[in-house]
Amino acid sequence: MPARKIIHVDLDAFFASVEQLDNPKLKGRPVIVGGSIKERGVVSTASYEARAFGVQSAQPIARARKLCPQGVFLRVRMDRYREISRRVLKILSSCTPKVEPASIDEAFLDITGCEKLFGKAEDIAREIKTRIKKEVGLTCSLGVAPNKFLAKVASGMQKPDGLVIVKDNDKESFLANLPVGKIWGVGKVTQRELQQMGIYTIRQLGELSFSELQKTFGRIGARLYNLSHGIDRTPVLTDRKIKSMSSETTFPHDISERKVLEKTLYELSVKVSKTLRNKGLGAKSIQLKVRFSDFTTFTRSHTYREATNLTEFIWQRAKELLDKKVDLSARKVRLIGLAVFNLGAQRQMELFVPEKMQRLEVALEKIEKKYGIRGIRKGRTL
DNA sequence: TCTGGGGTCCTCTTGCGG
DNA sequence: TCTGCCGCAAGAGGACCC
Repeated sequence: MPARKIIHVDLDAFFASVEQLDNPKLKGRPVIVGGSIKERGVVSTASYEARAFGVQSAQPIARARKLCPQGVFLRVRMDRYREISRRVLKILSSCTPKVEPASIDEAFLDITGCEKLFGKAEDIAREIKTRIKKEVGLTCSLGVAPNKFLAKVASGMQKPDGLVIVKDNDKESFLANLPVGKIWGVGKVTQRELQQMGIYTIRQLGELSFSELQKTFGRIGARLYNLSHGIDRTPVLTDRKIKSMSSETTFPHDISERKVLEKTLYELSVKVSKTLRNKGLGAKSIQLKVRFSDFTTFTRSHTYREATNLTEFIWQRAKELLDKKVDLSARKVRLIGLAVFNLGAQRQMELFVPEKMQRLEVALEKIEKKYGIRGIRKGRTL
């Protein structure tokens, strides 16, 4: 079988770059996108100018502020980023039908067989970079390789505005000196375990036998073995289905009042149910997440026979979990979250639910759209 | 340093029915 | 009727990613 040709496209410092695009005065300045300074938040994305000061993703905003007091701190505008992301995907889809969006700022393209039509893989990659720059105004970094894993690693090698090509014959030498943390699925915990075994680089990992890795890491071991040798057969998936949806919020201060928790849970129910309805989906399972002041986090979930996307039902189910399964007496709550899963297509009207109730939800949504989120509110959110 | 939000996937435990 | 075994599904938690 001939080697595949996969491209990984990664938009550089995406959120911060969009802010600089929308406000040219921010170009060349350290831009930090994330939570509010007053609240407890972390950095989502820092522009390269901010990174020069040591600001990084996932860093507490307060720390970023200390490192870079002259930085421009902005809140996340997810709707705008999604809009730009869609425009980029449109460009990518014109190169090949096999496009897999991996996240809001990343995608894989399978261009195997496209070379006769559009030229060499390298030329296709250059064309993508040029078009994204010209038509959207953003730079991106690309990796071209025989599989997704290598393409992903390659795109991260020369950021920003980079292009790295890995040939099938060079894959092991390309990976050899990289830290094991570069391997998909090797995070802090696995990295620590590997380091305890004296393994720091992918070359060292590749020297272990398949059975040795499988014995130590179970199923992950097989993956570690393959990836450390540059082997990855996962296909580029064009029709990935949404499996869960969630919304969560961290309070500015830890709270103990049940009323506040219930109000927030209701707001989360509104948000999640609206997303479900927009996608024409319903959920059978619901999961409540609570993080206490000492950072211990736990989840409680339940699966029902009937799927729903009605706010009232999701709220009732979530509240039932809060009432029956969470002990709020001992500790204050830092975060509350709501997730739905076991998703499936939902009928326009649900069976066994009073039509009046369903019409009310639709009417409320219309009023909200027309007069804004505060146009009309249910008593319990006041 | 003091830790967001939205996801996926995997593993382990537990409860239930045959 | 009780017990043990097995397989399955649900639930909970954790690791990881961007």
